[in-house]
Amino acid sequence: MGKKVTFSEAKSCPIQFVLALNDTLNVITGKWKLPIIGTMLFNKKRFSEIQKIIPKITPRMLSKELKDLEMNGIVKRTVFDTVPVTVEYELTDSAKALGKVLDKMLEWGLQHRETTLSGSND
Amino acid sequence: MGKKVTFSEAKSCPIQFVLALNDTLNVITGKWKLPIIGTMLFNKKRFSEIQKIIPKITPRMLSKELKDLEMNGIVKRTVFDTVPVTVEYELTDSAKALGKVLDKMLEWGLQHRETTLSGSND
DNA sequence: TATATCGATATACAAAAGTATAGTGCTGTA
DNA sequence: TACAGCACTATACTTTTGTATATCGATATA
Repeated sequence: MGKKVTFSEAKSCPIQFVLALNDTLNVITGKWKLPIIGTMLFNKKRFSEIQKIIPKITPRMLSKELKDLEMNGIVKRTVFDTVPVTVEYELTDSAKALGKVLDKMLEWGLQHRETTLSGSND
Repeated sequence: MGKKVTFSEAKSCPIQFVLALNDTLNVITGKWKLPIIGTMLFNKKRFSEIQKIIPKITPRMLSKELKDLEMNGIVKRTVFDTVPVTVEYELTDSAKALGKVLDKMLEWGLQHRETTLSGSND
């Protein structure tokens, strides 16, 4: 855990940096990942709760994305031995730290809209 | 231009924030956008130069992505009236400011690898 | 008995993103 | 004349991503 590296330095020692950048992209790209993460920002959620919050997502996609996010260390899945089973999803600490990234993305996006996109509405 | 907003606040006033986040995602997602931006980080480049730096990209994709990036205010395209025509691509100021976002993404990615992915190599 | 809830899975399909390969019009050089 | 370089475009295709719709097995409720 150590020295802070910047994007510009990436050119000199790319492989692990490329992988790290890629990891970050993987957990925020796609139509549903951010919406799903958003539902869990302040509380753990159950499958059906997420479905209620994001009505347009199909169970297939929600299931797939949750598995994906779990495999990537973004959500923790806890199964309770009730009948029928109860399953809770919550963000990992690492996922919560994503806020810093999203803040920067938001900041850039707003700046970009102010400066260069002013006029176009897409 | 003004007050700084955080991701957490987005819940209270979402629409424009969602759009801004989306803009940011749009300019960094896809297989080739970051590699292409990378080629122009320190100098303007011509079509064929980018092709040499990223040999695996097809002219179709490079053309498409450059158009896309131009439309989104990330690259500036300058045509010189030579024969045959010379075309130069360079990053806009806004694009250069993306470095801050990428730095955060890199930082998170490295942290995430250190803490939660240690063990898995994908 | 019929229907609803829970957390999903199965199958088939459509749309978006990316690849492969060839060709364009122009000119300068061998 | 033949070929190479420049900045692309055209057509057809494959892969990845997302959608639509139906269903599972267990239980609780009407």
